[in-house]
Amino acid sequence: MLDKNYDPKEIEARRYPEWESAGAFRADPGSAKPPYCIVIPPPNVTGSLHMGHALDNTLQDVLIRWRRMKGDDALWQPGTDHAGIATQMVVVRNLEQEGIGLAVEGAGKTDANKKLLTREEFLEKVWEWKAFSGGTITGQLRRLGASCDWSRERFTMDEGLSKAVLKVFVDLYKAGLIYKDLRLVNWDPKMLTAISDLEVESREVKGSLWYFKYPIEGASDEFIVVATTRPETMLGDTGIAVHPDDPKWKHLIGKHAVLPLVGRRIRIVADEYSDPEKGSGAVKITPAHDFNDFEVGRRHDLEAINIFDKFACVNDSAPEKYRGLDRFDARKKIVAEMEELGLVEKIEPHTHAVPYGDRGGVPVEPYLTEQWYADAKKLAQGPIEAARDGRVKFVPERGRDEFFRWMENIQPWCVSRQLWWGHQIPAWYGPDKKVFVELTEEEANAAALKHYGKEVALERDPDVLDTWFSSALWPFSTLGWPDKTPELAKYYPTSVLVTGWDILFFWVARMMMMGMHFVKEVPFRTVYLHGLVTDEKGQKMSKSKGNVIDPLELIDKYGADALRFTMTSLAASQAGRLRLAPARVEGSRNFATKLWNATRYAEMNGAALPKGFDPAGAKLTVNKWMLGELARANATIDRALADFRLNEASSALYEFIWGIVCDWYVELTKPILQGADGPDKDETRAVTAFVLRETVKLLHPVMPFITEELWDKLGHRAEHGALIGQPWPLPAALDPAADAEMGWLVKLISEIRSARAELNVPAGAKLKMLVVGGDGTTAKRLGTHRAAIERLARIDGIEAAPAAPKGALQIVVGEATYALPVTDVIDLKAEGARLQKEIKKLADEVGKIDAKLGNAAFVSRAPEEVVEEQRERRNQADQTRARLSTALERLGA
RNA sequence: GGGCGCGUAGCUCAGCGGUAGAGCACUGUCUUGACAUGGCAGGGGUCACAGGUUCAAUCCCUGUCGCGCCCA
Repeated sequence: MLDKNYDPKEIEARRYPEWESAGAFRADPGSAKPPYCIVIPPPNVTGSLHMGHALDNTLQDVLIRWRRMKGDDALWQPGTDHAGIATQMVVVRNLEQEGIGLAVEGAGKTDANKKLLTREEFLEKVWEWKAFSGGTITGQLRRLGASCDWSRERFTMDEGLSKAVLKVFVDLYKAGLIYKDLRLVNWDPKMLTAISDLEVESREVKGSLWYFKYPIEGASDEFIVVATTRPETMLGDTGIAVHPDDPKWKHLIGKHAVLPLVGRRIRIVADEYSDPEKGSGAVKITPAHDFNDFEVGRRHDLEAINIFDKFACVNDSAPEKYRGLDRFDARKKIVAEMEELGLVEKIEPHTHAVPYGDRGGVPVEPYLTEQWYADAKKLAQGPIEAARDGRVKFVPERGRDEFFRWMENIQPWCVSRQLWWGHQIPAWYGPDKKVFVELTEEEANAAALKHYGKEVALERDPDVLDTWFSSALWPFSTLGWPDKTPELAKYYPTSVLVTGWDILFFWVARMMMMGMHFVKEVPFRTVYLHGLVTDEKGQKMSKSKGNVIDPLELIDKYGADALRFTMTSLAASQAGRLRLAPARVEGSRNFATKLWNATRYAEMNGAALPKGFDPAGAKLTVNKWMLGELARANATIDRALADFRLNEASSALYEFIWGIVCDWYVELTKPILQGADGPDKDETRAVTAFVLRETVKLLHPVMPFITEELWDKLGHRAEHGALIGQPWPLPAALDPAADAEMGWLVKLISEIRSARAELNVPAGAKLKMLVVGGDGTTAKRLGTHRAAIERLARIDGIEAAPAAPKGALQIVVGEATYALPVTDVIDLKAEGARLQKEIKKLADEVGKIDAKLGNAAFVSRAPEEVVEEQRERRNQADQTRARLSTALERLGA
């Protein structure tokens, strides 16, 4: 006998290891089953599970478990990401607590006695950290119920994947698709590395717009006014741009200004980049520290003077008094000095977007350095075509437009990072800086020998690759590429990629590039994109806001199934954010309890499946109807999952299990199960058991734990093995006659209940029911369902009568009127009002439909079925209205 | 500035050409031999606003206003 309450904790802890050790998550490339593969978006190896993971992985697991049951050879490829910058940051922070730093340039500046780690020593520490915390996230995914094939777990820095990374780099280099270039990058002065455009987030900052007067050369009292949000960059100004048609400044084009504080002579150029409407209309040009200025500078051959070092402190290119100042201190000093010189025209408050490094959290500095770039434009061509011709689909479809928008305007991808943790770039430099890009040091040496004609000492490039570089290979590197493995042959292209909108560009786009280039095929057939989980107010969850909801806490409190069900229900939202109200998780937990208790009820009533039971042979209407509803639910759920409408699947499950099985089927069949033994009871016990058995299958992808447990408790495990490996139920045929009859029954019972409640008839009072005007079909139905009606509507005795007695409660269903005489006098006024309300509602409906049908355009233009349906509805409503009117008259009689 | 999404019950959200729905909250009632993490019944909505298309618009189109995201 089942306990009264479902205890997720105990069951989850037991079931998961059972599945895993039985190999239930294992894919089998040797099997003849069709492949279905999802590669997990690899979480940071040292991270922990947050709500976004809970959502993303629930959706993946629902799909994987469903396809596994549908008969596919399902592979959910798991693994973790080394997360270069994020992990390095964490380890550095940990080391700082112990007073240890990194032996990088400038590290001893503040504390000469600080212990400094070499690159090798530091990497050892990172690997230690990985070993220590690396199992956290995968353990948490297990708690969620994720059915990944853990026997195939990979890590972006394991041997095989590192091999793939090197090969990709070398091949792309040799194909001219990776190159070294000197250009502006987004420099993070805190992390001391270049970062890609995508790692920059702009924040609205309240700052100022300074209007500086630059004297015109040879005209002591003439000035050109430039407006800037970054006064400190003036140390690097090498020009001024004005719009060619700007009447205010046009006359100065070609002349020179003298840069205050520095004394440099700078040219005034005409360029459409400057907007006469903005600021002063003249723009100071700092090619080395602004992306737009860089372009302007290139157009007009202006010098790019780098005025900062890598810490964003002023360097030796600036006048001595500014050297060594931090960029913000330099700003203060420069503004103060300009003011002293009377060269500040005005200062306006100004809100503008400032680029911040998403990891370091400080403003990034456009910085002129040599970095490695991938030719994203060329690599994007294959993906663009694949998205255009439908080889890859997006759900929702607008993902495709977003994808194009990005891919068609793509910039060179800066792939080098000045970090230690990551894949070190396989490039070696000779004494003359000649670069040799090879898979190994030996090959580089060989190439150098060939080039120089003698052995020379090579120095390896210290930089590592952007983390997203290895992530971009994930769909094929995890399957064994560059080796020709059976996995690669069978599972690539993978079936679907499930991820958030936020990494469409970071990751999805780059996987497309690398997959198309190296495997000549899309990495996945469908990209299923979902929103960002926020708190219930729509605020992004963050530690600083203190509004973080921990999925593990929800699992502890309500169970993994409840969290999963909630996540699945949330998945639909077309909005970019999914607001999570914790009350929903509680509701999902209640749903689990409901199913648990329905099963408990079935068990108590001897529900069992006889050997060789054939549901098609059911004879009782209620059972035929129930089986039809099961088939309907199956079809709805199956269709919804196939179309990635996971929320529809979960609401169909909820409605079916709670609304149909528990609210109606169980209640309607109680008189049978609790009545005398016989064929009806046997059949109902069998159908109850059958429906529950199929139900746990349908629910399993969303709520795997409770369903596996119930499957076992219902006794199916002994015979068929674990639920996770069961085939998905085949849909059965519907029985329209049973449907109609049960529809009538449900309506009758509901109407009686409603009338009783409105008239305040005590819930315990049993009333006699007199049937007036029922035809043969109704009489037959009443006979069939007498016990159910008596029980559910609290009726004691059903009889035919020529007319309703005085002072009875009356309802109309179909062609019959049902009178319920109340022992005590009922409140005639209240009953009259109730009937009048019903009559009015129906009369209004009839009126509305009449107006429609009276409209010649409607009758002639609307489809015939629609018109017919309206007529039908009108007549039904009108007949019921007429009967209720009669009932109202009798009431007063 | 450009692009996109969202404004539906008190709250969180489905629905997206022809009867406005769910969960939570709320009201009344019921310890009925599965379940009070429950049953039964009920109240609550000019589907943001204004035009347009259509026989018919919450749904399609245009604009306005609010909110959010992405890209500059």
